[in-house]
Amino acid sequence: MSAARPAPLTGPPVRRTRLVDVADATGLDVSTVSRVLNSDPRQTVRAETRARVLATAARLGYRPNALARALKQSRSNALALVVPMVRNPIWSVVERGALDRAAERGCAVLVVSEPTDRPRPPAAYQAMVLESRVDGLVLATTLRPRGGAGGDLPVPHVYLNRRGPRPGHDVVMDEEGAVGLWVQEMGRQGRRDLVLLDGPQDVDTVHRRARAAGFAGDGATGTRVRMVHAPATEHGGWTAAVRLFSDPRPPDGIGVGSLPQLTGLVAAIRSCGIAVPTALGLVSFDEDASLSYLGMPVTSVAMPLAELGAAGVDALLDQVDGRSPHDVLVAGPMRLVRHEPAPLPRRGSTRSAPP
Amino acid sequence: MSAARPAPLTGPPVRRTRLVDVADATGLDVSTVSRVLNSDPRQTVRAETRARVLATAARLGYRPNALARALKQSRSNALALVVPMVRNPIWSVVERGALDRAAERGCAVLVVSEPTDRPRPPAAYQAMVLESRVDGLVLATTLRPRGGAGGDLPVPHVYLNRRGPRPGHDVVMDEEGAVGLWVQEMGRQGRRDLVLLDGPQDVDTVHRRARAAGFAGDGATGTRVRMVHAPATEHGGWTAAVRLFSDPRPPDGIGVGSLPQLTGLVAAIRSCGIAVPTALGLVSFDEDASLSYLGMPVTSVAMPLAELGAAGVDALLDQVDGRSPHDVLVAGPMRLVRHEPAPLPRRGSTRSAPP
DNA sequence: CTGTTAGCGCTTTCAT
DNA sequence: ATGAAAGCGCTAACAG
Repeated sequence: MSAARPAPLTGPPVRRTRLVDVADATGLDVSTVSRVLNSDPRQTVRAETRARVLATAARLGYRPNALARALKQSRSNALALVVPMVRNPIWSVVERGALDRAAERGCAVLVVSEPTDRPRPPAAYQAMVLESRVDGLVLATTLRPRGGAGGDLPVPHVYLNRRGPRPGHDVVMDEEGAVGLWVQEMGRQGRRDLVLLDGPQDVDTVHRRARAAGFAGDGATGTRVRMVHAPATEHGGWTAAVRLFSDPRPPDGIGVGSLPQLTGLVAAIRSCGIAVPTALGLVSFDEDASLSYLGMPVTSVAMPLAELGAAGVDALLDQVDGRSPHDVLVAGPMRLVRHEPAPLPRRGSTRSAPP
Repeated sequence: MSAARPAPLTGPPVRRTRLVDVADATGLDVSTVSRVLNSDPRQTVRAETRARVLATAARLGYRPNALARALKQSRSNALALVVPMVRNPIWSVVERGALDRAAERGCAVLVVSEPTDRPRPPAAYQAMVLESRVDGLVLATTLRPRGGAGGDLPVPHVYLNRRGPRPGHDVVMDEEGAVGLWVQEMGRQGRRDLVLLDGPQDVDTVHRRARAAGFAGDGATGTRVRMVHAPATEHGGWTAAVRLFSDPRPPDGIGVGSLPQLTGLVAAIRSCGIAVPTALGLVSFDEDASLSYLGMPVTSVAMPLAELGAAGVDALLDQVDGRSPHDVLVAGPMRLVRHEPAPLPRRGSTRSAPP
């Protein structure tokens, strides 16, 4: 494992430069140095002094001690992002949106992954605020709250991609609009017998999509929408799909709530020999690059996931800054993305990809 | 968005209970309370006093201020985990292993996602330590370091799943062993013409697997192993595979370094009409539940990912505690997992799944 | 314009 | 067995 690599060379642990070190080196007082470094709005500092401080700080590689600053200011400039530990890759997009926005706003992020097999009540995370580790919570746990009682967090927080026990703290996307886009697309393709295959009812996004699906049927066009709930896993999707296809009257259009379910569904479609898109139209509510490699055309409703994460951070920091909490609907951009299977280059071999 | 939900009820921001509050409530001094709450090893506290403090602290819902404690002790009990922001779901397993172990050891984790499109040198993260936000760094960025120069971090750190510029800070898995398992499995199936399809050469794990593959050829059995590098994406896997299959002598066994590449490869296999497992054996170096739903049998080498994350945290905390750095090889458990396509229940419909 | 001063909440000698 | 006091590194009045 070594060979050409240089020797271990373990230097002494780094000596942190403090404000007082910069003060001593410049012959000024710490308060003056602090003023300069924080670019105090009412700058009453001589340009020459200013320059000297800046130069010295740079030379000594001074970095302010975030702990001391936070302690003094009663503000940690950090926030906790609680995300469910699921395999669905969409969360990484949300996370990225949140992390980027937080970084823009000078805020560190503590990511807390909640194991889905042992979910904890939101109140369990409020300790992080009480311990001053973070200024507030972005709660992206999936479960809908049981009752309204006990659910009030006395610390700054927002619920991300789900609604909390009371309004005023919800940052969600337009799931109803997404369902609308799906139904509309299916109608455009002349499909009338739709199924929305999604996760368990107690996941808030599912709940909202199911509700929208309930209203989406249309007597005039003869469109009907059935709801099928299954675990948000490959196996859940597979099982539900197999059952659907053994139905006397299988759907001619399916919307799928999560990528793992879609994987299972696609496997079932292949096993059952269903023709896509001839006999069945497929729409995923998660957009992902892998959709072009399923061997059959799939359309996705691309949701504004990164924007959701960013909006969550913004809404939370608003509360931390003392503004009163408010619900946020992350509306756009939301659009249909068509994924055709990649075509073989030039002369294909044995047989070509499905249309 | 409201309907049946209760009113907003925004309580006043929580008033944090401080040590002095507990002291006042008990009539004791803060130092005494501190001793009790930290269960000072040389307990010189009366049992009655002890009980009273504990009761009062519990009643007031006292939570120690992590900032103040960290400032005093010059130790934040937090660490940063720098992970590449890739879509490969294996990282979430590593992350979970790390988070769980850190929680066990009373340590908060700041997750920093590094965008792969703009990688930063490890030194960029050392600021988090210099600012006392964290005690050390777990660096899981994928790129191999350029030169040995400049790569020395004067702060506690480990490289996770990759080697750093010098030995002594590496926590890696047995990639050579994994390649060995693959070759061995292929041999058992009577396959002799193998290809290892993996990511770019400058990813350290890829580098090590490629090296192992180079030694894996065997004149005695007539086994040869070719190396194919491609971007670690669906498209990368697809393109490389299409090229392989148009070869006069395509391989009869393929190992794939990442899940996205496997997705592309499987699409190509289907498009080109290659028979699996008859004409081709497939092994993935990432284990995932979705492998059972590809419509063809795939074997995976299940790597000890959670253990890797945990070992990274342990190795880092060792350094933080002043022990001298050392390389860690996370050996096991590592095993082959066979994934057969799920069978249709009872009477299958039109046609059944591929063998 | 710059320095003095008083803490933020906690731990940790050192006294008593 | 408990209390007093110093101080971690920084910011923010208030003086000068």
